Amino acid sequence: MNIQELVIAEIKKAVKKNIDAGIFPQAEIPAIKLEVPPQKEYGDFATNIAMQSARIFHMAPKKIAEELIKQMDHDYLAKVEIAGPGFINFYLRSDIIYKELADVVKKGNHYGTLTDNGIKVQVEYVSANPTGPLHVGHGRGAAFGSALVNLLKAAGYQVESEYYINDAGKQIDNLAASVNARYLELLGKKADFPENGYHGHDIIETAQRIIDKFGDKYLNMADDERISLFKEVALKEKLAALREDLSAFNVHFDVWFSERTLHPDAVKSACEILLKNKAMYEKDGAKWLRSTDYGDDKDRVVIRDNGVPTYLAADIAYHKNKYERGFDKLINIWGADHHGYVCRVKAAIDALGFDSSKLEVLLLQMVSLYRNGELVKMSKRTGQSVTLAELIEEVGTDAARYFFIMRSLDSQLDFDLDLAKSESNENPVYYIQYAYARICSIFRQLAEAGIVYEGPANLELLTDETEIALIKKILSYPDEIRSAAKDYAPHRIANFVHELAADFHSFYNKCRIIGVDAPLAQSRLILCEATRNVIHHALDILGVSAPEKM
RNA sequence: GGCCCUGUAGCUCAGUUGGAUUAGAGCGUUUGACUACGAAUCAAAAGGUCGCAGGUUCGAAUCCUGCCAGGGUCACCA
Repeated sequence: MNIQELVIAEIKKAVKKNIDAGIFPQAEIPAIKLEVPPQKEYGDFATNIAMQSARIFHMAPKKIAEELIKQMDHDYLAKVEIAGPGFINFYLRSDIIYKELADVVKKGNHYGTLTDNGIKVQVEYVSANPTGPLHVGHGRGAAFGSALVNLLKAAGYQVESEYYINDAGKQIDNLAASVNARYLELLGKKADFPENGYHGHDIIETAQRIIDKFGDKYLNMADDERISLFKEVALKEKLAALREDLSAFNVHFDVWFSERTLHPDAVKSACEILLKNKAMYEKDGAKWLRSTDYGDDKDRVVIRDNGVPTYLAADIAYHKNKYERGFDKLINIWGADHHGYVCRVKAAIDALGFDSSKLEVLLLQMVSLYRNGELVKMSKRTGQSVTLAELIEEVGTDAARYFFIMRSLDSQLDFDLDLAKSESNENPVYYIQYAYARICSIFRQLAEAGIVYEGPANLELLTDETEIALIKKILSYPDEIRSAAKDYAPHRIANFVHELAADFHSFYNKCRIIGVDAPLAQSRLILCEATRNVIHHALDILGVSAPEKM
């Protein structure tokens, strides 16, 4: 139990004692939360519980606060006082933070990783169609998703990441037809390019590679036979390219789930359940999901009048499969352009008899690229868009990931390419990495000079305001992990580690490490060590590298 | 028109679910700091009617209602 938990337990006890003594009326109070006050004069942490329960108890907040403090055992604190309209401020004994700092260093690179909470979560993200290269929008999903997976793991969840491969259906047929058309064109034949075909240059490259390898071997084959052969070739190639792009972007999946495995059995059995539950009906030769029963604008076709299942059919079967795997929580990360889709999928889940509230769909807003202050135009239709691979090439994985993650999902993201690739003080990524490299440099110099500090450190020598601020920042890290994970908000870790780096730079500029008295130097080195571990831990969550030299 | 997201400093954005006479970062602007551990740094200044108008209460950038502006989306496409 850490000190905050102890205080909360004490407050709860005090509430109960007051109720038993008849001072407070019999009533439930809201959950007790501790927060860090905006100014250090208001203590190390504080609670507003007296104000929150004022309405419930029909008592003045200050009176409630007084009675609470009377019943609390707080010898382990330096001071407890009532302030403002009814805040209770707690002041730590100065030696507490030093003890906690010593614990931080003892935990080494595990500090920030919380104990297993037994909750099984699946995160499905990217899941882009394997019909072409990933573009920057996918990049945001990939960076966010992988950071979320890392964050949840750090917070003690059991996490499995998954990529859903849309390797069945019309878009794959289009892919095959597009490759076929390019193949014929390259061999000097006339070919009608499919109406909804993929115009990207990568399709031509795929066709060219086939020719490089096999020449005109397939030219005299029947069209449909050739197309179905090219389908497999193209799919394999696109998937390999996806994996490669993602891997270069520090994104890895535990499971690659193929849509094909759902056809036809899983789709059929899901439909049977829906029919049995009267959530599906036939009209105009098609089978419809009664999604309006669950708040959708209209019912949705699951099986077309020609008997071919829609995309929704596969998705229903897919989510059924996910639920059957026994996760406590399912997270889908989708582009905001799919938001209308959420309702019908949840409708299907409920209609199948599962609990749709277990599914959390996180929608990410659009990404716009800016170069020289101007919007970089993108068009998916003509294949003229900036790919993820090009972005990585231009600004690097670290900067790209950090820029994608540092904003909340709900905000449309303006990605400033010039800022991301500037190797200067303008760039927040380098600011953080620089702090890390600086610390490494200190230890490197000590090692080179053969300096060893002996004897136990006296951390109470760390009394400068920059030292205290840095220590407190480090100590707040586990709470930051906990709350960011609870809210699926990895961008808070990005902000946190930037603030941590700032606290370190301030400390570094004010306090010398090498060259001061040995006990003080040793204490400061321990502070450096703790800072280094936390920066590394946080950057690992973001999927950004921690270079020892820059 | 329905639904979703956004509107906070010149620009890009935080603001941990309603808290503290002073709403925070970064960039940009201005002024200082390297004969000592990495100046990719630090210290400080200027910069705000939190889109507008009501409402809820001890207390609102945060919750409710109505407007205004920008973006997204409304398929037997995926």
